[in-house]
Amino acid sequence: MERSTRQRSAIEETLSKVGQPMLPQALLAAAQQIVPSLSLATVYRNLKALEAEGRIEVVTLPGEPARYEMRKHHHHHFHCKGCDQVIDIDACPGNLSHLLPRGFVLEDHQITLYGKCPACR
Amino acid sequence: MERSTRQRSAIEETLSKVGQPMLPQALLAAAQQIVPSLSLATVYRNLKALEAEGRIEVVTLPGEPARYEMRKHHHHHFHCKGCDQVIDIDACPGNLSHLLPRGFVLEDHQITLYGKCPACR
DNA sequence: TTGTATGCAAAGCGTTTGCAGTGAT
DNA sequence: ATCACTGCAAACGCTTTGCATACAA
Repeated sequence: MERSTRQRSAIEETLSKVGQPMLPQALLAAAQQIVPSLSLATVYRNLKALEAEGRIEVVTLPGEPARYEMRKHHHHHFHCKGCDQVIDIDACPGNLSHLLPRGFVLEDHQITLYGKCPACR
Repeated sequence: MERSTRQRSAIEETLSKVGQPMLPQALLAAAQQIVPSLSLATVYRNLKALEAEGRIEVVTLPGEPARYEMRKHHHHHFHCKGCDQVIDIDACPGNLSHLLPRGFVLEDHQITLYGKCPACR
């Protein structure tokens, strides 16, 4: 990605505004309010490029397609089993390297919490 | 699943013997050494049934298809960035409910550690 | 003007499903 | 003898890709 296009701006702007992990389909629908001609293929191409640039992050939940969000500080996710929404969790238990057997090097970790959000309880 | 078939036994036996999260394709190949006629559709159907019965567990890694393993005690996973292997981690930081904002109910959690295994360092 | 990025449609890939036939009970 | 399970192939949903066109530089 070397050129700045209306499509790409719309995608980034939408991701920033929503501030939550989005499915490509939902991102398409939202960004089409800015650029109606936007296509799903372009969404995927830009997501891939933005990810390669490290500007966005992929959030993967078991049994669901990947979601995308703008990269922020280190954080984790909560997945509501009721409404299927994914919410950012700005907390972290800290260094987990003590969980690893000797000889393994920890470089990163990902935590997903599951349960019910206030609305779904 | 109400009947015990050669196919299902082969699938369970293979999963037990390997003791690591397996891809459906790899499971098919391995289980075909016991029942050569085994088909991929049957592998998927049995994985789904075994999961519904709680006898196996799904391990999902970003960008990769789901892997399956026999259910053991509660544990987590380490994913080596070098060889792409997934290793079970028999440790757990414990209760993480303090990470959640008020009003949320924690029901489960999943931790994936990333890094290098001894062989890949 | 140049060539990257887009839109469309077709192709890919992993997974699911309809259907007729097989085999466990 | 039943009818759940299997194998096959078609269908599915998400993602990627080929190609001609549009548009940023």
